[in-house]
Amino acid sequence: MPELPEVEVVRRGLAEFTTGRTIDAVEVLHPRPLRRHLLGPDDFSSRLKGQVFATPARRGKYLWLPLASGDAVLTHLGMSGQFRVQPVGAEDEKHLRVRFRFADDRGEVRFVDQRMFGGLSYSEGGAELPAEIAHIARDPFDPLFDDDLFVASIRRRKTGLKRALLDQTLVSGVGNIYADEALWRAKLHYAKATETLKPLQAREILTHAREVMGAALDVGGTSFDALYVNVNGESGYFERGLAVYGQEGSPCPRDGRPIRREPFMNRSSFRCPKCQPVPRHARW
DNA sequence: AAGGCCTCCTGAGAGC
DNA sequence: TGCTCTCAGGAGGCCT
Repeated sequence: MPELPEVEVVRRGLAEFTTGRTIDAVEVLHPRPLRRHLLGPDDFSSRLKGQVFATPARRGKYLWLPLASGDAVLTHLGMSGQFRVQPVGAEDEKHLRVRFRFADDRGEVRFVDQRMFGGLSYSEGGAELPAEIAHIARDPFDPLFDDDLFVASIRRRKTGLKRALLDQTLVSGVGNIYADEALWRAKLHYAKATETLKPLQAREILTHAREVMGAALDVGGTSFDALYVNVNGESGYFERGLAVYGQEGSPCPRDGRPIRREPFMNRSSFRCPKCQPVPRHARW
């Protein structure tokens, strides 16, 4: 499940294989991942033919491949999206959706996506920052991320803490896994009412999010199954570093109490019942 | 207007 | 054995 660290690993991998290369042809094998490109797959392919890739960029979980023309290919991995680098002629992956062929003989780049929550689109003038993601907040690793603004914004919200952390217009890059891990490190419950956060608590959440995502980035991202792999097909291996996510019944690393899994927003939240107790003021 | 719920997708695994 | 059900969840869209 790609969140910021996994997407950054993919960005770095793609940088090595796409930067400076000239696109020869783009083959769209399934229309679904092109749904955000309203002019359709054929238009997507024809616009890209002959263009040259610059260095890939990222904001939160969004990734884009700038082109020398000033436009860009905007992508999101969704739940199961992958970029793979393969020799020309290698067998197609079962869920291969888009293939980029190049003018040189250094192999092709493939977008593979089982569940197709992810996708690609052509962003006119999007090399610097695609207009389509102008609403996405900077992520905590962005040098221009404003900690004070985040603290003020989250304390103005009237919602639960984890809902706020997952809101990509407030802070981007955090998903279900790292939200749970950051909350555990901060010893806070996911339903704590955001308006009751002390400024220091809001600031500490940021620190914990940076630390846990930074640790995951150091080891190449988190993965639980074959759905996430970097561009070479290698899985991340941060799962052993997770304190609560997916750890139902296992002892809390701090106090040994069994980790609980609870339904939250049609998915799951994991917490320690002792060090992350239900707060007095909660918003579920 | 902000907050929150629904939907899109496929396949693995559980249960009967 | 084979069917059905549940779960995984990012984020746009839409309703209140």
